[in-house]
Amino acid sequence: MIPQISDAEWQVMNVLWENSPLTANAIVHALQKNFKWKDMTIRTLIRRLVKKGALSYTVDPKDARIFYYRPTVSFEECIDQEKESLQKKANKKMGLLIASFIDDVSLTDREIDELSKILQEKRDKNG
Amino acid sequence: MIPQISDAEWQVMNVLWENSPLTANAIVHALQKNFKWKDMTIRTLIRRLVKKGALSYTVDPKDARIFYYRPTVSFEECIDQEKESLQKKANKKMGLLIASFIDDVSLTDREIDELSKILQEKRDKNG
DNA sequence: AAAATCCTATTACAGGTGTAATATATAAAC
DNA sequence: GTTTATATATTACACCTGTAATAGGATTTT
Repeated sequence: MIPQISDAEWQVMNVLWENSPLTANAIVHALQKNFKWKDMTIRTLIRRLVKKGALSYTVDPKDARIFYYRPTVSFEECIDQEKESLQKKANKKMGLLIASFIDDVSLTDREIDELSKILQEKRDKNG
Repeated sequence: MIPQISDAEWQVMNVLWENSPLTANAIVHALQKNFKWKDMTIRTLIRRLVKKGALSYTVDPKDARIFYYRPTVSFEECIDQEKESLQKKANKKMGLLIASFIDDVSLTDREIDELSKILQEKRDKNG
């Protein structure tokens, strides 16, 4: 089962999905570019993610104090959970929601084409 | 500022967005069709929503114990918050996320047309 | 008017979250 | 080897959430 990942924890996961394994220190540095979180705050988030089973780590053979962290769950799996949670909220109004998503986000031409294709396929399946 | 609405509280809001004002009793009945929540649980959710300012109520002139609840915030405003929260999580990968949404949800032909149109407009705007 | 009923308000309680400070253990530097 | 620096672990703490039970007050029923 995919563990439940909180808002703040997501930011830690994002760093590691981009690049892993990383030490706690590296994660802290990466996050402090975008967030004003104290060092200890970020290390707490990391530890909680390990406890939840969303991260694993290996110990540096040269220095047993240093851990290398990596995700045990994929971005896709996790975003899927969020999607389901949002679906429960939106109830029947998913069309409206998706429209608002598209409207709101900037997309490249390539992404737009990709989405159009998916819609086209969906229409074919409907019919 | 739109208040933060929890998962369970969303279900209460959904009932009232469909039909309001309603008494606590009516809300309870509506929700118990879909959820196995105790009466008292639902009333707690209602009270918390009032406290947060997401619901307001008026007292029945015939019976001061009965309150009529109604939303003070719209579905659109609230779903917008959720959208932003999800965007923060998805980081740069919104295209992927939207694709997965579309893929996953059942949409009517009408909705598909609507979305295609929005995409088309977006492409035009992209230049 | 006493009892039963039915609302809302108060209280409960554990687990999750945001946000750290402090303690402890180990490695590095003298 | 003793001090110093640094990593992880423990502890903190208030607020949010899910999930109710109980208390208190008004009303309807007997």
